[in-house]
Amino acid sequence: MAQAETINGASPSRTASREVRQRQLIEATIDSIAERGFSATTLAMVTKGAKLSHGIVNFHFNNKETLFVETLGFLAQEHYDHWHGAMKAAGPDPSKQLAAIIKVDFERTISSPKKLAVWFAFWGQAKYRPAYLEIHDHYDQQRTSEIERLCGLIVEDGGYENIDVASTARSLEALVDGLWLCLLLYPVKSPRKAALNDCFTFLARVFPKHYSNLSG
Amino acid sequence: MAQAETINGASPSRTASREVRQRQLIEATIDSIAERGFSATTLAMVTKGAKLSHGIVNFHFNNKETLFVETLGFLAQEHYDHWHGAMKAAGPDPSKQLAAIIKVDFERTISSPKKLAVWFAFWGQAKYRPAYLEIHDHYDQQRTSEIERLCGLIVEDGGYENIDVASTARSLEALVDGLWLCLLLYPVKSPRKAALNDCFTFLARVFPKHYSNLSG
Amino acid sequence: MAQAETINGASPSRTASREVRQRQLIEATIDSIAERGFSATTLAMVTKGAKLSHGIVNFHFNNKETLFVETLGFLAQEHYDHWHGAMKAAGPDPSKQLAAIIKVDFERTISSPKKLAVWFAFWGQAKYRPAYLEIHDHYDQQRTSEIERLCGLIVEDGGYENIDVASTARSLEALVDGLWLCLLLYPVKSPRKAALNDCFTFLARVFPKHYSNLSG
Amino acid sequence: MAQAETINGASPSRTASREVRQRQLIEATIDSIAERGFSATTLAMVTKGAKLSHGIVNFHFNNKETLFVETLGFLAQEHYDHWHGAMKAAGPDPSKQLAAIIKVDFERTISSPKKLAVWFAFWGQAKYRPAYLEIHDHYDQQRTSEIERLCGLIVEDGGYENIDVASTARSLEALVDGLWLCLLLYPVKSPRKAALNDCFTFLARVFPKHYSNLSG
DNA sequence: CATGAATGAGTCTTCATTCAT
DNA sequence: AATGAATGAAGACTCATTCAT
Repeated sequence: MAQAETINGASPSRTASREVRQRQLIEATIDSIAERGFSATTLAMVTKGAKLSHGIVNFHFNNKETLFVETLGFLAQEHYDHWHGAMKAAGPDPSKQLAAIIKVDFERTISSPKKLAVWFAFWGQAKYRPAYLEIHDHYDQQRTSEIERLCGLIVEDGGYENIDVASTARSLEALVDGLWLCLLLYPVKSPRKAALNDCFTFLARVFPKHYSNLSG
Repeated sequence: MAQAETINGASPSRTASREVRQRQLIEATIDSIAERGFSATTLAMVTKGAKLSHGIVNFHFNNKETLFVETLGFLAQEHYDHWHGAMKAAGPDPSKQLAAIIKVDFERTISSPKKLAVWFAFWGQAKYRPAYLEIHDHYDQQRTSEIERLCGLIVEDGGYENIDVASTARSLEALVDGLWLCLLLYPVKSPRKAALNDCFTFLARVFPKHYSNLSG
Repeated sequence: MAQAETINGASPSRTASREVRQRQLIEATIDSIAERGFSATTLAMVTKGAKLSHGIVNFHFNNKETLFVETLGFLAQEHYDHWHGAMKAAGPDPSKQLAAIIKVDFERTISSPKKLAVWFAFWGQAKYRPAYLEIHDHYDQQRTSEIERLCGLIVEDGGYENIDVASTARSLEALVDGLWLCLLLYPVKSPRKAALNDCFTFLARVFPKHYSNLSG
Repeated sequence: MAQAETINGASPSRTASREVRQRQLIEATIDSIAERGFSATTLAMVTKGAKLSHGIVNFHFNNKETLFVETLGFLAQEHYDHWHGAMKAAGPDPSKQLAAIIKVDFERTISSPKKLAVWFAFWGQAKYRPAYLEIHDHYDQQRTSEIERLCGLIVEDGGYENIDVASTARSLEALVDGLWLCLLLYPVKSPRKAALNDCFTFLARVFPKHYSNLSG
């Protein structure tokens, strides 16, 4: 059963598992938001993009709003999986772990124009949709506390003085978000690499003993 | 302008000048976007908010779209007026001018929850509406080049080495934008003052001779 | 203005008064329910019947349900106006007043196949729509108490014994409703005249001194 | 019938005979119509109520429409079985037979709020669905002719004069139907017993020699 | 200038029916 | 005999835009 769906070129089975269909629809939603924007995304376009029928959204998700919520959840989970995985894979050094987290933010998969468009679409709506805010908060809190923890360890390790860890973590995250906005609005002028570099320059200024060799 | 309306004895609310009506509608648009979000803002709500009749939008602006464009233009112009004015008023010292520009970004008028909501609403749409992008670019370029210019002067003045002016300017602006996002999403947890402080901490790290006395 | 609307054959003015439009839509609703039934009545058919545009229902009534409620209200009011008017016009004699009320129920205007269809359509739905029930109750109570009052006067006048006024009133009304069902289901076999005659036969049995000359 | 299912050891709930399934679905239909009304009854709710799968309706009945027709048929047959059985069981006296028929109409099983709701739901639709009308007519004719026959016998037996048998039968049935409407719309105020009593009062007025001892 | 009734294209949603398993 | 995923037609409702007054 699950096999049939993954065979390339084979006409997908009429009755796929719920998960496969849901994933299909979520990806079509991301594509549509990226292509047309949030408010211009209609269920008709989503289902057309997924090459599925009209009524299927109500079948798998109850309504448009739920589809959107699940889409944001998917995106947030994906982001979490990436940065958390990268952190784990970075070895024991806190400074390397922090670097790994930031690096992920400017990987092609995470901050592609498509994904960025969807992130800002959701942020533009978050104030009016508690559900979006809740999802965002849930993932953001984990990330912030992890970054703060690492900053704390780095401060300890380097014996840095006069460093407000919370403020530093917030600035770092704000810098990333602001650079994402840059990437969104000027995809040509501002490449991901330069943005990443800006982040390391920032880190090098705050934690010179740990990061100075990395910045340009 | 405002004079003309009262000259001929007509009650100003009945036959107000085009500009007054337009301004009234733009402000109602900002209110509505802030209250309901971009996609939930209908012309009916805007005109109701402005206590004007239904069809008047098509009279003063041709389209809903035009109304939105003019609203963004109004917002961008207001921002420009503020930071540019503050810069001019800051005296000849480039570091003080730069400080003044950044300060404005966290003033109540400029980064109120209402205004932030509208800014991010537009940014969430910008990718799909060339008109929005164009307006944003127009104002952003002026600002960026001004900030770069000031950074250059500060570098020169302080004899700083190894400073990429363009990158620094971009980082500074990204930091501001990222902090705005913070203010938007967590209006309670993240006060404007703390955000401003983060910016000065940033500046103090880049230009210690000029800003170190300001940061906590 | 109001003139234009009543001139036969003249194309109705594009902007009619709210009342005229509402009445137009209510009548089209009655026609549609009578023609297709309650559940098959769509707003599209109603507006088509009224030769108006699609969206006008939402403009004058807020939604389909409100249109239905107002339609039932119109019907109930019309019925009330007729029987109440007939009662008033029947002079001082209670037995004649009661006769007049019953007579109205089998007039062409009140119990036409069309109207009957609508009445039973609403009764078939009443259990699930509190609004329908409320309207029905409001008008029915007035009618029942009036009939009871008249029965009481007739009993007094005729010196009838062993008559439960409330039960008699209820039976009389039930008889009318049951005959209406007959008229609905067998419009050919059971003419309105015969039904009315049955009612007077009933009255003649209960109040022989007052009604025996009327029944066959 | 019920025997066959348990003979071969198969669990009856898995492979129940067609009849059992159909009955299950019909009863779920009655429940749903009673609970939600005719137009709000969907196949999904019916099958959910019957704790069966979605697609089963099209398996056992071809259509939603067929299911409804069979449901009405079931109801009408049930009614027939009851009044006909009661009549047979009432002995040879026509007046007692007639009394038995009427009594059945106000038994809990026959005129429960649930059943009444379904009856009026169908009557509300009958005009537009020939199939409903046909079923109704089929059973109603039998009942009417039986009632007329009995009235005729009673008239003969009592030597009543000036009695139009057809009209009397129609009035009696109309009275029952009208009282059912009362029971439907005011289930609290109008108990079944009072309604039945009204019918006997009616009979006592028409056939005093036969029924006067029964009425209050 | 301004009003607000009217239009009609477009969207979400529901749901009977089909069909692979 | 039964399941439940999928379809697609149809309906209610929204709302930008038009236009008579």
